Amino acid sequence: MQVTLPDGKVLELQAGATGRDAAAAIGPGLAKAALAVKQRGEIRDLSATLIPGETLEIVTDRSGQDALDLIRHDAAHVYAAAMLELYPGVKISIGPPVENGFYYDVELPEGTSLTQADFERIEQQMKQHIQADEPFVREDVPVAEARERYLAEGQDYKVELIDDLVATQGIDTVSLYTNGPFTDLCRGPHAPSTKRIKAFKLQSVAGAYWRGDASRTMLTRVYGTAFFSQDALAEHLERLEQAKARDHRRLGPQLGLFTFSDVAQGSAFWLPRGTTIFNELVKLSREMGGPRGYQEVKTPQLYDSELWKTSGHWGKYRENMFLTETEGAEMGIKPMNCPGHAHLFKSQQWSYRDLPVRYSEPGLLHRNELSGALHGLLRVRHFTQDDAHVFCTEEQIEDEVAAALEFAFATYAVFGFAAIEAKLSTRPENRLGSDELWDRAEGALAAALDRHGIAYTVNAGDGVFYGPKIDLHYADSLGRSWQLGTVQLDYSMPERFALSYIGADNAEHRPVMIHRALMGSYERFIGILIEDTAGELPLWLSPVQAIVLPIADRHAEAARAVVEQLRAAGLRAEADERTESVGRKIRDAELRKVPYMLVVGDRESEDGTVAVRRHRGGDEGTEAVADCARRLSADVTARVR
RNA sequence: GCCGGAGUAGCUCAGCUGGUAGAGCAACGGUUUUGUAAACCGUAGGUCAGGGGUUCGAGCCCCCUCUCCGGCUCCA
Repeated sequence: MQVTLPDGKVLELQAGATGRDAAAAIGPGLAKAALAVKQRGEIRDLSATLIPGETLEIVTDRSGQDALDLIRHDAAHVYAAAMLELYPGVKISIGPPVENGFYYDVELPEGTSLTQADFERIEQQMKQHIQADEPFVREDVPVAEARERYLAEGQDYKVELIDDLVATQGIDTVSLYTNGPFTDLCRGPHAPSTKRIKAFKLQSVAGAYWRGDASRTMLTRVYGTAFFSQDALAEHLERLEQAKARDHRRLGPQLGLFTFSDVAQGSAFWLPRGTTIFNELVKLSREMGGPRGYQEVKTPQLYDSELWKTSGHWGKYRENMFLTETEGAEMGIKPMNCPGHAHLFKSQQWSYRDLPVRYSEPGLLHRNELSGALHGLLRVRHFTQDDAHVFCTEEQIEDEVAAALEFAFATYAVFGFAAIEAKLSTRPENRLGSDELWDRAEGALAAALDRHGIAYTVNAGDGVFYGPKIDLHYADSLGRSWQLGTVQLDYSMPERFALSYIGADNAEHRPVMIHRALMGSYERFIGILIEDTAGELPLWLSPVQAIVLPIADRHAEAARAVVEQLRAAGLRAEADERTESVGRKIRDAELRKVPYMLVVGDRESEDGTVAVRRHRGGDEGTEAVADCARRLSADVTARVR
């Protein structure tokens, strides 16, 4: 048979040759390094028979994510083997590789639990299996045989998996992989043997529902990771430490931006400095929205349940709402702005000439999130969306969706967020409206994306109950992905509120609603900004843009004069008049991540200058106060990053 | 909400097999008048998350509640 190598060379092999044969034919070095093969985009075992006529890629430890997935999957199996030895009676379920490692879910024997303290013992056990260099041996067996085997072993989850495979895929054989004493039901592929795992670590333990279903057993999940070298592992752990140091829940209070309290679970208390950032973002949204035809409105927080029944939230979203009552009337605090905006739209008569109408509102929302889901500013019960609703005709949908996307990308550009990924989320199970409406809505969003050449992936079933949506995600400076904005198309709400406009034909027509939030929520956006920048915000967002540092007490007055000038130029400036050394004042300003430190001593106070120092920089020399004020002010206006 | 872990001074953390609560930083007072990442000395600061229990005695052991952390589920 023949296979084509990535460099175009054609390799001649015996019929029925395996990946191992191919690697050996190419060279002894590669034979030793080979982990698996890749054909037709699929990774397969080295021992698998090659597909003739296809291109062949030998996967080695240099093959990036493919290779890491392999040994992480291997490590998961080794973990399961160790668990079976250390915890007799443990029931194993599944253990796949994931983005940065692997996990394995097991049901521990009655009365046992697992903590991080147990990791060392398990890791030792795993090491023995790795040292022993146990091969991964694949075996394809009839379903009945595999089922019987796991039934006999009391491995109920494996039995369920097999039954499920039969029911959904109608298969009659399954593959088993054996490493050392352990045989797992597994699709594979695996590396040839356990010793290919050069470095691994168990990281955390958590609960996870069997098959992600909250009504089923809670299993014990252990997350771990594996690499091809101790250095790579150390580097990965180092990155995690860095992420920890950037944690907005730590930096926020440290920088005096916000705090949390038990008395308002899931709600931030914004300190003056944090509020400054918040307000700057609102200002940006207004500045950009005005020219794009957005008009700001204000709608109530609390509505009679009648409104929620009309909007459908009463049926589909009530468990997420905070409810109250007054004088016998049931009331709900708004979790979304859309019903209020729809109601507002309805308060007057519209001509087709008026559309699109674009209502924006930095709307304060409350959602009753599960306590366990709360997470700093990223998941709160009380937040503010940079929300807007566009009411338009069906013909205007594509343009309006495209305009919303343009607005979104323009907004992200201000922060230098370039790596944006779009996801189209389609109809969920829990939804309003007919399938025909959903077809139209999903089609319109896809058309807008296509027309503007925006690449996207489909997130099936992830839409909102009233319509499909486009979510925009950003991968930050550490490669972590965050959801920012969302653009959602909605035929249902206009229907339910019986919204209308008079068309050119003098007849009543139903408008369409586009929901959109670009930063998402100001709370979450600030959380993301802090993590992305490690708290080193750009000048225009910094709560204190410049701090003036008098060298000795006798320079305090000159420092105050500098502050006055900076403030007159519209800058947020303050003076550090404490009786402390300059070194100390600089250190404190550095820790506060103030972008500019302006030192004033004898020389500067005499000739009206300041000695400029930038955050994390050194002495940049002196500059006339007026020049400095003008320069910084220009940078702020231009929102220089 | 569910599983697991944690909660000690404003912050970061010590506190042995149960025997009178500790450090550094911050705060406050004083001295120092400082030239680019921490001057020096001193003072004060705690219902050990809250409640119940075991014990002669509980920060430590047991139970309940709350909050936080890591996940699951969910999501802006």
